[in-house]
Amino acid sequence: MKLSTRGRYGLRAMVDLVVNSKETNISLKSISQRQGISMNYLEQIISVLKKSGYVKSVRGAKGGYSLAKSPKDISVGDILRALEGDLNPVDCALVNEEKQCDEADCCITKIVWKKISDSINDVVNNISLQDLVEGHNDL
Amino acid sequence: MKLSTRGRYGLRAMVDLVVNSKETNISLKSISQRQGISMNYLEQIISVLKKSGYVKSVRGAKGGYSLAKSPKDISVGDILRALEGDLNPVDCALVNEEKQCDEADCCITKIVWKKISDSINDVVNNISLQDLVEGHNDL
DNA sequence: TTTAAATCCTAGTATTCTACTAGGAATTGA
DNA sequence: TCAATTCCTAGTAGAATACTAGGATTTAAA
Repeated sequence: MKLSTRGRYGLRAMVDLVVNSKETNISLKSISQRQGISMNYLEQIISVLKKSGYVKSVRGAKGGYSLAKSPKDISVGDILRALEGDLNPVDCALVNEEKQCDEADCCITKIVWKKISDSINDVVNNISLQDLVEGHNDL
Repeated sequence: MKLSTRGRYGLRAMVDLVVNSKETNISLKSISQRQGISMNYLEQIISVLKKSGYVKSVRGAKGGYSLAKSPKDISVGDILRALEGDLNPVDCALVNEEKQCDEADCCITKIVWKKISDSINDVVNNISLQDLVEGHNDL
């Protein structure tokens, strides 16, 4: 029940982009140095965030990355779901459906998985990158 | 961000013990057949639950397992934590402390991990085995 | 006393997943 | 032209998962 480094690194990279948003193009090299994350690995992660529409890039010399939206319009949930997949604790196709499923795995215990999933998503959907960077402790 | 089969199978086995609690000793064989889980694997899982004090056993012929406590005194959280370890989304020793940590991983993003952890634990601590079996949909 | 049914215990293992590394191709400002 | 940068894909060591296997011990019942 752990997040992988993808989600953790990805969120840190996004925070880094917010914090350094006075620069226009922020190079992967600088992010990787500040965050202590391998450049090649971070590249794969940020590439997913780009495809998901949270980051934009400029190629070539003096190129780099920047946020594709305002930090208040990107939630932690957006980032984690892009990198980790859905945040459900089990893979039950019907976890969000009313109807019963045949899988022994679901049904009796399904309500538990759904409540966990809902609570996680509720938390991460209600924290924006802006909230994080401004450091509201009363989030 | 998935639970392993240990947590899922373990919870199902515990529910099975509640549902079949009219029997005195419930054999692993019968649980494994009802739940469709390999007996040898289930044995390893139930052994952890026994060591954690949620299940008791009787050896020998006519032996088997039963709950060590009332189903209303065992929460889903007890079971999942016994089998999955803490339910924190990251391994940050200081995630529950007030003070700052040096790890780049924590600190700015720490509040996210703590809120996820708290919300998961809040959900699973407030569902007992009895609640599950009685099927309250308004848990 | 024997036997069968059951828990107890530990070692091994195939497969999958994670967390990278590596390196070349394409783009672009200077 | 060239250096800096993003883009793209393949490979891979190590760890974790999800088991399988099988023997030792205990006990009720024949």
